[in-house]
Amino acid sequence: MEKGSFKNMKKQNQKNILTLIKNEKGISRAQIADQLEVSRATVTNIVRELIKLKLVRESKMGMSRGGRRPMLLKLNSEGAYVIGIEWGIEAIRAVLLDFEAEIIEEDQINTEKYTLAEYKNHTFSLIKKYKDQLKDSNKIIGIGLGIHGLVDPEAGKSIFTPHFDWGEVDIKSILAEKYDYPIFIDNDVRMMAAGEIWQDREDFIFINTGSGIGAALVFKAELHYGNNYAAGEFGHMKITDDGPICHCGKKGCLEALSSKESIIERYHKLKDLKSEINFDQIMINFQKEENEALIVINDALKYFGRAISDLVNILNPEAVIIGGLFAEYEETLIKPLYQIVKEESLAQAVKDLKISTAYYQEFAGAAGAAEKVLNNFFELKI
Amino acid sequence: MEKGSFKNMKKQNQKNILTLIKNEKGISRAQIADQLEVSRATVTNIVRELIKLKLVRESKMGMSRGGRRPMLLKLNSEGAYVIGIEWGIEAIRAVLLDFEAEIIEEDQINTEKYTLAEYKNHTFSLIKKYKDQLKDSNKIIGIGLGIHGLVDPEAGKSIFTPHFDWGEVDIKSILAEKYDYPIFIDNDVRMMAAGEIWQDREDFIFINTGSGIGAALVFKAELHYGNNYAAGEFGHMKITDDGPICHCGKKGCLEALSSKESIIERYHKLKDLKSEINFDQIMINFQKEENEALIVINDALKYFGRAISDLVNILNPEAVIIGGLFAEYEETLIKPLYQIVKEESLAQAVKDLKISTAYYQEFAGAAGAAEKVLNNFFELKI
DNA sequence: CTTTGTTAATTTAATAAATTAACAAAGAAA
DNA sequence: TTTCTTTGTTAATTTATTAAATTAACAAAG
Repeated sequence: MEKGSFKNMKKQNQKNILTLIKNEKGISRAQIADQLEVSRATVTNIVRELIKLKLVRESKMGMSRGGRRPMLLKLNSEGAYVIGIEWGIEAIRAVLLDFEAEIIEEDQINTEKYTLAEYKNHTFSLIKKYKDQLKDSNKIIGIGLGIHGLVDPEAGKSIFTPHFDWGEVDIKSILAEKYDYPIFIDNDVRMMAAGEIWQDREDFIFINTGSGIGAALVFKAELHYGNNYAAGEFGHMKITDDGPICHCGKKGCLEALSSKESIIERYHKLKDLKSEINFDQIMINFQKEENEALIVINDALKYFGRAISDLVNILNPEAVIIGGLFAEYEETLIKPLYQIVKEESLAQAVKDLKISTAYYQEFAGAAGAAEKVLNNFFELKI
Repeated sequence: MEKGSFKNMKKQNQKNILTLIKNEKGISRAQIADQLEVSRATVTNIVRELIKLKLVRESKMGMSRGGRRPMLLKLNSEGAYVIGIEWGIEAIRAVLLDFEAEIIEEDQINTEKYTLAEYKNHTFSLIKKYKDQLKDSNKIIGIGLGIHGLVDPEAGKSIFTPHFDWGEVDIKSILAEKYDYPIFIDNDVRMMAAGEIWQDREDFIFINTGSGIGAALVFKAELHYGNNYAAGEFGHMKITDDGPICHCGKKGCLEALSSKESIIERYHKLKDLKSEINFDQIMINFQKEENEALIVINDALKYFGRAISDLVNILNPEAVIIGGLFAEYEETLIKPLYQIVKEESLAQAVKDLKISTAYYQEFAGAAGAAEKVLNNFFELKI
């Protein structure tokens, strides 16, 4: 419930203008005024300020339509930078983005001891590297960090991380002690979804696949957190009456049916293998139409599709975006998945549904974390 | 994406002030200014206008806290009226509410032929009755109408109604031809949810139980419609691998397991009854702990609970509000249901969950439809 | 090369609606 | 009684908008 004030009135127009310049790469002041239905004078004034802040620049003349040629405006990519970090299960990934969200630098550091100290120190050195790299480190407008598990983004705390035994960690304070930038902490999947919001998507469910299966819900270009920041626990929907026992203690969870490990485990058992096998090999066999691979993958897809159908029936999203492991097999996995969802969902809810893969791959978490900072900046929440 | 303008700035403050007066029944101008962090002058000016519009009135002096006694402001219940209508499967229900959402008049007309003409004519006569009853029919600020099935609320059209074979009906136009009020058409369950929004709830799932099982989703005090207005099709989640075939053609749908008809049918079969039996009699037998009633009701609850758990895991709502049939049995059905949901959901998502019954009962749809109009009025969308 | 008509961007003046400041009204406390 | 508080109003000021006028820059047509 925003209040009406001069500050907010102007903020709203600043936000609208900046967002429009971001979306239409190359737009004139006159077009902005027409599209936003504000006067040209207002646009002139606000754009002047944005240029002074180095967030916007005049790029080139546009084509004349019978009069003075328009000056096209763009974001000034060198006007600001953001750092995005993902504390993954086996690696820390980090990116440095410019103000147009182009990746300037990306790094991956594989972790070994899985201690908080290790993650902290690697993070500090990555941030140092990026700061040193920029001529002017004051241009960094924020740091975003994603981590799996339950996160309280308002407090900036990681509450519970299934794969680390750290307990509750106040990550925001750890970073805020050393750095004077705005800091955003959130669940990794939500960060990935924030990345898709940056790509101009407004209404979708992002599903990250792999060892865990998690979702993030986006309505009206905003993340839906739920009452305890626990929304999106997609992996623990009960999909079938029995099935293997999930690590959460219950039976029939999606995660126990369609996660990477559960697929590998089932395949291993089915073929009574002695040695280890990885997912990619199973997929190769699947494409060769090997019997066991067909069974295991098709079952995993069937249950996954059923779970997505439930989501589609309930939420009727514009799109479902798949990230992580399955996204690497667009042709072989995502296409058949789409058919399953089509068949299992109600006609009205699935009518215009799009199922696509994520914009980024391995660096989806890190880039998304950075774009979360950008999203907030563009909402002028910084 | 609202634009910044003087009009919008003022609108925002009008909205905030009106809403505050609605929520705190009896509040002074000074308190409003403090709470909303706007100046007293602004409050004075806007309140003056609201009083002139007869939407607000000065009620009585409050207690002094060491100075001049405050003048307490309230909504002027006689300043405006709304009409709410539900086109139910066996009856039309209608209410006339005053500006404080008190029910002034309520009516139920049982329908017989289930033709559009019948519903239209009854509706016209009900509206006529309410208009005649008011001294000044200009004070009616809108009409809301709820109907089951798929509705396009923006167009004001009923797209598909499982229980009537009317095809697509442009209900808004039917009413707009005769009446010059703002008209709101929506799905019945969403209207019920709008009623709960009026009761100051902001984040919940409303589930209507009975012949069908439908849900409406409310986040941040706003209804979530989905991409094709199809969000909330809760009744067709696949809850179990087999089970009876649903009228939608699929197996294992919640509606085929826990709806009124499916419960009665199963009980009927189980006891091999010759004559008809109604739900209330089954519930009497359930409380007598009759074996068949226990089986049938407990199974229905089990599946219903499982479906709610899936919703809770995914959406982590603040509350689940049950309306319709099950809500009539708070002690015997809702309490055990809560236990099931507690057990089946993830700890974090269910931690603070409240399961409660709807504020209104038979007139939930009609009252909600009226309150949808009020909600929109308070958002100054009229 | 000139004229005419358009479109783009800026400047200036008018206006809407907020805030601040000053004060009257009304009661509490000393 | 006198002084202090709190409420609510009015007048003056400030902010940021829009409308209108102006300048800049070009296309089209002759």
